[in-house]
This record gives sequence, structure tokens and C-alpha cells, in this order.
Amino acid sequence: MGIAERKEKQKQDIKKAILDASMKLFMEQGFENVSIRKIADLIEYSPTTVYLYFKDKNEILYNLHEIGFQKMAEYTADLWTIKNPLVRLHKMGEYYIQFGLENPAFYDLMFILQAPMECLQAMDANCEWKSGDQALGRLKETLQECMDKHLIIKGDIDAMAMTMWSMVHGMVSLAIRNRFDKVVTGDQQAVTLMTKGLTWYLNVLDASGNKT
Amino acid sequence: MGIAERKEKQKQDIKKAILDASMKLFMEQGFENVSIRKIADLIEYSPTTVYLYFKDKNEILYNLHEIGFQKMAEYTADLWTIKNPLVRLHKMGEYYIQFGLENPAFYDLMFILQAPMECLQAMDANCEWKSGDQALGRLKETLQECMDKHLIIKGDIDAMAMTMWSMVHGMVSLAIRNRFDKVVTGDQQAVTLMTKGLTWYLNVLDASGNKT
DNA sequence: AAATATACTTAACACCGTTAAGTATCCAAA
DNA sequence: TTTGGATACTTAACGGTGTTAAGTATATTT
Repeated sequence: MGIAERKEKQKQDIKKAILDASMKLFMEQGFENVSIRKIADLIEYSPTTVYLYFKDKNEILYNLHEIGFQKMAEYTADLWTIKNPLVRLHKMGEYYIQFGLENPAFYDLMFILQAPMECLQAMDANCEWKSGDQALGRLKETLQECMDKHLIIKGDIDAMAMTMWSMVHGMVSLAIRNRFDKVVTGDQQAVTLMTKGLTWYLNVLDASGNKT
Repeated sequence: MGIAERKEKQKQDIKKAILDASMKLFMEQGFENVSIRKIADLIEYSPTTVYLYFKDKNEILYNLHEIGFQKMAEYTADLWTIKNPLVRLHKMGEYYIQFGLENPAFYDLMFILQAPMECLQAMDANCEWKSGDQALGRLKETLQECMDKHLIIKGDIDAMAMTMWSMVHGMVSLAIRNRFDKVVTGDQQAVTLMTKGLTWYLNVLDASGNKT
């Protein structure tokens, strides 16, 4: 069955070519300029060919969104070398903010746009958002560890994780959707103020009494 | 000049008719189904006529976004009857969340979509986001009052306001963009968990020592 | 009555996602 | 080796989008 195998490989190659082209458009011209027609132009096929490899545009965007999570993982790679969970928690927030501000297009796809979630729901009504759940899981772990070691004030783990994620997501999403333009000017000042907010927040949470 | 006056009034009437039609489409079919052509159909003019009264679609969406802020003000109307600033702060967050979850389309327009901000920038590069700044201003006032009365731990007012806003915005925006679908199921549970997070957060901030 | 300004429309441009139907090309069985 | 069916891809079209240029009536002013 060497021939069927080769065909399968060819199929995967074209799938990859489509995703590469989408990625190129996405990086160079932003999300709203990724169109089926432009992708087709780039890989030199007709627009309809794209539909032989992907169900619809949402599925392509879902795949890009997954690449985004991979990219984010690169940012947070060294997080688990940090033994102190409170320090790790802080760094986690910083990395999240940094990733969001440095990759607004990916951030959009991962946490703001509906398209990838619509793809997920179309696949299966009960299908999980694996990437997102995984990331939230790591946040919960670290929070739990902080509580176990009496480093932060105790509370409902779900509510706490949700609150913490919401806080950094709120910062990043308001920033990249231009709601902070008058509050702060420029990315540098944005990072500074966000980090300040994060630090202050974690400091308040600190149960050790070592408040500065 | 009674004639010029009447003409001016007529012009305003059509502007209003366009906004009313936009509003109707917006409420009934959601943001993404507001199109110039549908608006024109509804007011029984040709699509191009719309452009005689509004520069572009962004300007229409900007106007709807302003209506959103008015609607939000209705939610928060009784806020200033609350004398205790910490209680008011809590209620402020609750109302914000409630408004967002009950009016996701408006929330989108006000705090997520780029269109209204693009209109703002097109009008004037240094033009302020009046509605947003006003709302943030009220949050800051209340926070400052809390600090002045030693009700919460002191900190940088800008960082604190930003953090607080980001937290509730993060909750609402993650919820309406379906990132909480596996964390919580349904609006009711969402509100419960968000309120829990908010309460816990403010409780941590509490400087009185009356922690529950 | 003629000239001008106002209000509005028609037609078009350049896009978009998506689908139905048609055409080559390749592979396997007769 | 020829035939028939699967495979891979394209053409053409549908119905939509925002937006603009050019044209046409109507109303006002000179």
C-alpha cells in the first residue's frame, strides 16, 4: 500500500501548505485579511480546492489558534523551573501579558474571536477546548500549590483561577482593542502599568505578611 | 430662516431613522447582521443615501456604542445613593457584569470591537473616548474614596482602577466569547461564579480586618 | 424662466464565503 | 490494454459585503 501512503502524505502536504499560506497572510496583514481567495492565490490553487482540505474558514482559523497556543507555550517554557509557586504565579501573569501584547493577532484568535470556538462547537457539541482548559489547569495547579503552602489567602479555587485569568485577559484585551489609548500611551507604558497592577494584586493576596 | 431650520430638522429626522433602523437590526439579529444595505431597505432608501448622513459604517456603530453607554447608565443609576464606597464598588462590579451578560451585543460594541474606536481615531487623532473615560473616572473616584476612608489597602490609583476594570471586563468578555463554556454552564452559574470572584477579591482588599 | 443647489438613485467596483456542476487525471479491474 | 470509476481540481455562479462615481430629478434662488 505504498501508493495510498504517498497519497496520504501528499494530502497532508497540501493541508500544511494551506495553513502556511494562512499563517503568512495572518502575520503580514492581520486576521481580517486572511481570506480563502488570498490563501488560494498564494498556494496557486483555485479557492474551491481549499474546501477539499478544510470544512470552512473557521476550521483554518481553529488551526491557527492552535499554533498560537504552541507559540504561547514557548513563552512559558521555563515556568516550571520556578519552585516557589507564588513567584511562578507572578511570572505566569507577566508572560501572559507579554505574549498578548507581542502577538495581538494570535491573542485575538485564541481568546477574543468567536471563529475557533464555533469550529469547536461544529465538530462536536460536547467537544472540549483542550488548549484553553490545559492552560487554565496549569493556573489552577499553581494557585492550589500557593494555597497549600499558605502563601496566599485561601478561597474557592475555581473562582480564584477565573478571577486571575480574567484580570490579565482583561488587561490584554482592553489594550489590544484600544480601550487604554488614553490611559496609557505605547506598549512599554502599558506593560509597566499592567505589571504594577499584577504585582499589587498578588501582593494583596500574599498571606505571609511580607507586604511591601 | 424658517425654511433652513425645517430642512435641518428633516436631516436630523433621517439621521435618527437610520440609527433607529440600525438599532432594530442590531437588537434583532446581532451586530454582524447590521449592514448598510439592510438599514437602507428598512428605511426605504437606497444604500448610498446612508452615506449622505454618515461618513461610513464605523460612524453608525460609534453612535450605537454611545447608546450602549446610555443603557449602561440606566443599570448604574442608583449607584450614587450608596454612601459606603466599598459597598458601592462591589455593586459597581456587579452591575457591570450584569449589564455585559444581559447585553452582550452592546458590550461587544462598547468594549471589544474596534469599529467605534476607529471612528474615534478617524474623527481626530487626539480625540478622547469620552464615554469610556467617564466610566473609568467614576471607578477611580470610588476607589479613591475607599482609600481615603481606609476601607481598602492603599496603592497606585491608576494601576488599581485598571486592574479592577480589567478583572470584570475579563470575566464578561471571556464569557460572551465562549471561553468559559466548559468552566461554567449557563448565564446563571456564570454570574454566581463571577460574583464569587468579585466578592473574594474585594474581601481580600478589605483593610478593616472584617474578613469572612 | 434659467441657473444652481439639494436630495436621492443607478450602476458599478472590488471584495467576501461557499456550493453545484463539470473536467481532466490517475488507478484498478476486466 | 482498454474501460470504468474514483480522485483531484476548476469554472461559474449565488448571494452577500462596504463604498464610490456619475447621473437624475426636485426644489430653491437669481
